[in-house]
Amino acid sequence: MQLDERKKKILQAIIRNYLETGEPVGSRTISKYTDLNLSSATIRNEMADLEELGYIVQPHTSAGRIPSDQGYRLYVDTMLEEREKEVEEMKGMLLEREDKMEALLKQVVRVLAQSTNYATMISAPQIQRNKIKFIQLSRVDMGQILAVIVMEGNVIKNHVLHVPEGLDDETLLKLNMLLNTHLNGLPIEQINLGLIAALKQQAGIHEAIVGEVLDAVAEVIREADDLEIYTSGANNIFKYPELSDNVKASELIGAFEEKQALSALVQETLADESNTGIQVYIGNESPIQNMKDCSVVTATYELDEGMKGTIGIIGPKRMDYDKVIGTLKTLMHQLDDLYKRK
Amino acid sequence: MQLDERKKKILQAIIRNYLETGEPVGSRTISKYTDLNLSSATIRNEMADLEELGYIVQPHTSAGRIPSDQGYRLYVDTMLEEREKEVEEMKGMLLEREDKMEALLKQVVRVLAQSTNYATMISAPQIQRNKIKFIQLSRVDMGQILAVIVMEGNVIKNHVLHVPEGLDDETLLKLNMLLNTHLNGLPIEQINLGLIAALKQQAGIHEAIVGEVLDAVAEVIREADDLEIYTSGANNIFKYPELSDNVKASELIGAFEEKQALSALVQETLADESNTGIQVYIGNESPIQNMKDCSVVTATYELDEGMKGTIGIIGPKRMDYDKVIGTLKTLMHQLDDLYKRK
DNA sequence: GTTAGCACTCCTTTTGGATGAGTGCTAATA
DNA sequence: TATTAGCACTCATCCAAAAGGAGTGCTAAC
Repeated sequence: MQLDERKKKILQAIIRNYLETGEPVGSRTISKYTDLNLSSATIRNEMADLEELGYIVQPHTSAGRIPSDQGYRLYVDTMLEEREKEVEEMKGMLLEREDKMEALLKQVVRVLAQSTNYATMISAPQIQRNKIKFIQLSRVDMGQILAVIVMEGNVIKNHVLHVPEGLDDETLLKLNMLLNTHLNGLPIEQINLGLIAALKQQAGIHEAIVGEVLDAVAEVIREADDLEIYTSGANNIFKYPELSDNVKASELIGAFEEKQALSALVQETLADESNTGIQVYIGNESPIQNMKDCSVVTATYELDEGMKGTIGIIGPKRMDYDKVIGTLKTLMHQLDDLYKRK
Repeated sequence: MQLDERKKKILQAIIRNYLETGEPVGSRTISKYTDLNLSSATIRNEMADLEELGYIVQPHTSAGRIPSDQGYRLYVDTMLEEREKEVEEMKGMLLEREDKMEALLKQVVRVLAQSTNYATMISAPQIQRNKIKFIQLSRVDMGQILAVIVMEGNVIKNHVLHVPEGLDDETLLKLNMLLNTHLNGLPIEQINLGLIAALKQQAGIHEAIVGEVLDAVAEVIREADDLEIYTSGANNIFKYPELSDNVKASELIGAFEEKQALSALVQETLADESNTGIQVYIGNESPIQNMKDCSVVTATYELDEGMKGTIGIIGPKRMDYDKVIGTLKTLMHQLDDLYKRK
């Protein structure tokens, strides 16, 4: 037995209906609300087939059917026609371009949550920071100097050093020269023990300062790993009864608050270099165990300079995939525009 | 009628018992588990009085009694003996001093949530930033220069300026001189239109750069207003049935995610310059409407340099006030120690 | 191949009684 | 006068049984 056109249509009708109501859908409903002109009995036969094929399941005997993960998958993969509906209000809200990246991301994720009624997340773009552009030491006051480290991609790190013994301007200048002549433009892999030792030796009694600056550099690299994630609309899950029993809600909220858990999602999404940049994880497909009762739709966005980040929408399996994917696509375009205009 | 010693004891017993069980407590329970040696009938009479006085309420006829907000209030105000139990595990976890403020705060709030089983929040200390310490412009590459602004309290702001036409070293030096001679040590209130105009005039064709730098200064001030807040353990509320019905949970989670809502709490706490630095808001006393079914315990912490922030613990009204307040006190001491050692 | 009809399943809701915790009141007691 | 025992009463909770209803599978007829 295989999936003919009529079965597909029926499956699609079942899923559509279930997306709306969240209730198991029975044969009579399908018979009435499709243009197939088939009796409920025929639908029942077909539904039995669809169940055997694994696309739908019965929560219990004498209940209607609901889509299985496999059913959703087929729906998402093959039945989704393009949808380019403009998301006008979002356009409006994003229009005034925020200057700061953080504020922009927070705004995006909040608008997205509001307009979809699902929980949303966004990861800050991961920025290349493999080379040191330059380092500058400046006096803040007696006993304190400020080290500014600029990495590739204009990632900037400030670090205040305490110099109990004080430091005259000439020495400061010399240290600046020393650091910059050796480190400017240097990929961080090339900062090895030998180089560090050499620098420290040349710094003489101020080797501690050199050490601290290098530590700060190391920290920039470390920070690149644990990426910033913003979330919004976590409490939207309460709008879907199938997600809001105590146990599930607690797990989901926990995952959202402990943002580190979400990074698995980001990794997974960035790793997969597929087609449209939009991926759909249904139920157990999700990289995050706590979301096994949800569906997760992710998209990769890319600002200029090769900065990539991930947007995620988390909702019930009966998510309105059509709308979510449409919204994400529109959003991608707008982010593009926003940054092109910079 | 007034609150005599025996009534107080009975009230205390009722509250203690309710804190443990979360169930309404009846006269027989009190009669059995106190050393008053009174029959349940007598207790009933007393309870009727206590109810009339407003310290306890009956969820419905023929149910036991639970403390009213007023009852909790009395309990917290007068019955709480000091408790200095060491919170050993917290000490251990905080011991390795984190260098970065943000990481420290996140760790504190997480440990607190874990050890209390309530939801917790912490606000980053508000730092004095009224004077400019110094400003430095450095070349990043052709067409880009970096402005570093250091404010009082070592608050540092980086800002990258795009200079399409390029800029030679000499001009850069001159601009640096110009900015620093006029702005170093200047309280921001004194940066007025006249000064700005004068600076711009002296900068000549580079007045745009001066303008941008001043904008960046303005932004530092603005940032001081919307304070950073970290939260943890929001999903702990699911441990208390009286808070975890859909509506309440959703509201609470929302407040926690939309951290801006929590700032009301911070303002309120910092404003009140009372005794111990620890405040307890019960039910409707809370500054945040969404928390009207909770109790909120806040504490003000103060690191050196007059940096103040707020810690908050949000739980059910039947919170273990004793333990929470003890824990907060211990934590205050530890934060103190941690920063003294710096 | 499609459909009408029917028996059957099983979830959900309703109902009503039993249970029990707890109260308020009254009368007896110390 | 304060305390207590006793009793009628209330009301949430539990349980089982019944009713209702949505939906199915199967069979026989078209």
